[in-house]
Amino acid sequence: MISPEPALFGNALINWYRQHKRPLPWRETRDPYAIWLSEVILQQTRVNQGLPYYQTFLSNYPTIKDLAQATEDEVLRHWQGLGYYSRARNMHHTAKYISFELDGKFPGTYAELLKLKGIGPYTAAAIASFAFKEPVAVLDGNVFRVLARVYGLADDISSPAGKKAFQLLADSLIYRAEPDTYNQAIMEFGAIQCTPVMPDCLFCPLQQTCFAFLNGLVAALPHKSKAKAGRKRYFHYLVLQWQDKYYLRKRTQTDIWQGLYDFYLQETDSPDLPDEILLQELKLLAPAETKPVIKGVSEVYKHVLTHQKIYAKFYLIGLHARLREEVTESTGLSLLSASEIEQLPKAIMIDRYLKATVF
DNA sequence: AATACGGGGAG
DNA sequence: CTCCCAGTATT
Repeated sequence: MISPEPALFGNALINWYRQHKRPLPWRETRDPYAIWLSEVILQQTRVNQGLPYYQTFLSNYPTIKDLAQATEDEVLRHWQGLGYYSRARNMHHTAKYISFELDGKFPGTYAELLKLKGIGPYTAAAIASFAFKEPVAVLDGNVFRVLARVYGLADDISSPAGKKAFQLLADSLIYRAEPDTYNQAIMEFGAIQCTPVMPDCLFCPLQQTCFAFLNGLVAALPHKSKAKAGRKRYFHYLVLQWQDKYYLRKRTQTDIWQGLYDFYLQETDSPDLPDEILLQELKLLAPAETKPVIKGVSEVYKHVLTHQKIYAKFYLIGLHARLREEVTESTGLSLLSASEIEQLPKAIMIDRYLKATVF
């Protein structure tokens, strides 16, 4: 028999939860759309970071149909700064799918939810249990940690095999009488009590049944293999300016910031862009009649992502005439005013540059 | 089974 | 600096 016993474990968590839970808006609703939104926002994102986005998003799109009818640019603009932008694109896609293909009927079971784009095992279990009280166990970063410590499960949580072992344990522990409260409780417990560093073991209700505490392994669990270091990338942005307008383009390739807007980009393997490359690019882009003038080069903007470090320089280029149509056609560049640019979704680094230099 | 995908906050 | 966060999709 596993220890602590499932019923005891669930009771302890729920009891703790009733006393310590934070007041969070998505806990006050049974609307699957609102719950879905909160869960997607909270993927790999701390509550404090996601909270304002939840409020703004919900007031802009009160129902799933409002979201379905919005443009992708507008949806991404509201997501700007949250990161992992495929979450917003997938959510928009699925909102349209539910609204127009499923006639607005929100799927009501774990199995059906799991089929939707952007909804994986965690989010399917969260929506199914919170909105529909289906007894399915959520498994997120908090749950991994709590289970690893309390039950002494040493499998690597970053490997698929390890995840499977944890899912098996989590499923065996689901509190069937109140799966929604139980799921909330175990995650909240991980977020507040059983934290990654400096967990509050001294005042923990599970102290005397916790494997990690009893064996001095709290800091060692959960076991997680280290992610490999990211690569460095060097971006050279040609910020083409004509009068008070700028040329931007939408990032459509499979890369970072897909769906967001930035400038004409030249990427190199080393920090510097050789002058002859710059001049050659400029010649192709902005022929002589546009009289391109390099008005300034920015400092190096450093931007850190999970798997890469971006080092970006912005070359502000003044033009005396607009680009040729064949150039804008082939590059995807559009000439936009400041107020139009403001409305577009952009990566934080681009926004930083615009605010510091151009606007 | 590995890797890519953001950005921010804590220690 | 390092860690990691209410994960998912793609390769």
